[in-house]
Amino acid sequence: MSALTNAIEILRCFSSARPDLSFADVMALTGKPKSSTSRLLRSLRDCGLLEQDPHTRRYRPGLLTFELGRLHRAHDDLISMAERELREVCARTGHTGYIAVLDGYEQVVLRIVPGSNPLRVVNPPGQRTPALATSNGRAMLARLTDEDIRARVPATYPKLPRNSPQNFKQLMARLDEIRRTGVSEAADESIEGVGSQGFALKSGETGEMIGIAVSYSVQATTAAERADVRRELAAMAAKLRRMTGDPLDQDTARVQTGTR
Amino acid sequence: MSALTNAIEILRCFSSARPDLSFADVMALTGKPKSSTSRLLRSLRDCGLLEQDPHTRRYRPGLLTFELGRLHRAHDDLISMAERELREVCARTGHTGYIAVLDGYEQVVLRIVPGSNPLRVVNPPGQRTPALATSNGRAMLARLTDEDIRARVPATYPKLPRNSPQNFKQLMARLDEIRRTGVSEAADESIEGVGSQGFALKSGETGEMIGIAVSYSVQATTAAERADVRRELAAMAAKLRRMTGDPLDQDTARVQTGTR
DNA sequence: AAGGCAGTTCCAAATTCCGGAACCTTGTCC
DNA sequence: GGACAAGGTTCCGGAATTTGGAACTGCCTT
Repeated sequence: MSALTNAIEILRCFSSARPDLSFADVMALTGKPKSSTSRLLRSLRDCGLLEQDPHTRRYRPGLLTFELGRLHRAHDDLISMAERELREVCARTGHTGYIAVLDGYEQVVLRIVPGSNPLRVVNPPGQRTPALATSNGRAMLARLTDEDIRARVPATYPKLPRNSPQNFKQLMARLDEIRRTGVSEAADESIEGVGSQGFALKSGETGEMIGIAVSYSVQATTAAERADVRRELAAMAAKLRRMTGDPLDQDTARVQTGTR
Repeated sequence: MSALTNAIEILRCFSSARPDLSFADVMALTGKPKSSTSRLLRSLRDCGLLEQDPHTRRYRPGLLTFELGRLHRAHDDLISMAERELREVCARTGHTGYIAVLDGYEQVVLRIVPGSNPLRVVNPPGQRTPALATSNGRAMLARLTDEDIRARVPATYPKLPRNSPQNFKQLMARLDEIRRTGVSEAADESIEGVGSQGFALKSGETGEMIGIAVSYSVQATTAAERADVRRELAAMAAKLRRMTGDPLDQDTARVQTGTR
């Protein structure tokens, strides 16, 4: 096992759950003897990969990781990062993927990932739709405060497709459901026979939010397939949220009663 | 020279000016033989510290640096406290705020608070600049001992913008002025037409130091506005120093003649 | 076909790393 | 104050990794 491998093993001990570690923590987590841990921690600290709190003596990722991390992100902004993940999911499931942003009470499609299944693409990039009537649109709305939502929805509630929420109360009920379950689903709304599932992704850095959805024909898919999509989306959401530092928990905590 | 040292040497080749590097770039920058470079790059890639673009084959900082970078001082009291205050000042004045730390004779931007005034942000987080040429950088240096400063500044004094101190003596004169007046100001240094005012904040608990600055367009602000910024900053500094137990007086008391 | 570019693999010598044990430091308890 | 424990560092010989020159492999270009 090389010195670099050991160094990485230490670095990988840090996580959002454990953003800083004591000497003893590192020893316990890596299972290495004291002398090795001591030497390695010192090296990592000296080279800037770790920092040590002068008071508590605990270690945390260093300035160098911060600088390098910023450079990594430069190549991978929120949208292209999400698009890459979405492509994989669409390739696996055969369905069509969407990435959109919120603008007022509408959403605008930014990217589309055509699936292999024969389903005509009806929402090209630039397409504007009421966010109230799509899975990812509602997922984005669900992350706003109730106050903010009220301000966005027009005074006279818009006329929406049959299966969409028909008034403000119905809308809030659906958003609460999304907040509770973390799942946003749509079927037979904007387009007859088309369903979708989506979620909202927010960058911890810039605060920008995008909505990601996978869309399919309701008739041509089985319940099992749709459950599979749900699993795929959940995994993608988890991965992307880790990558972008999505501040998911702080968002709605104070506003809603349920915990999410 | 240890394997880790060599690895770090490679990682330090990356910067905002050079966010990705080819094999040849790394070889040229480190001066190491081909075989060593090849082995090391592969190790770094395999462990996640670097990524390789599958198409161009160029290297860039990897996902691991991104994840660790997010953890860097993620819940640092000093910084988040300062950021909160800075946000208020920036909201009131409309100017852009920066929080940075000192690393050698350079500073690294940690946080930025965009102002409402139209001034393009040219120093994103992670940006590295000579601390000698910024208001908050010099404010931080001013709180070190003369001995420490001398050790940090390179033997051959770096070439700095026109309005920055051009040699060690000029630098010390400016630092003494900061120590005397408690005010650090910059104008037309790193960026033409941009001025800033800053101060250094030190935690009495951990001893860590950060530099806080407010930046504005020199042309688009009046002297009165800048005086207002000075008052805002003085108030913020006083408040933060009380909150963090900044041991301001002990710092330089022994070193300098004036009391501040 | 030859040549240059980009990078990998091989190998023996040399350096570094590993980990047990002894040794410091600091804070704590009686 | 003295003893003790926890937390951490230093030492050292044997073991393992690293090193860099040279040869090798693809892959373009001329």
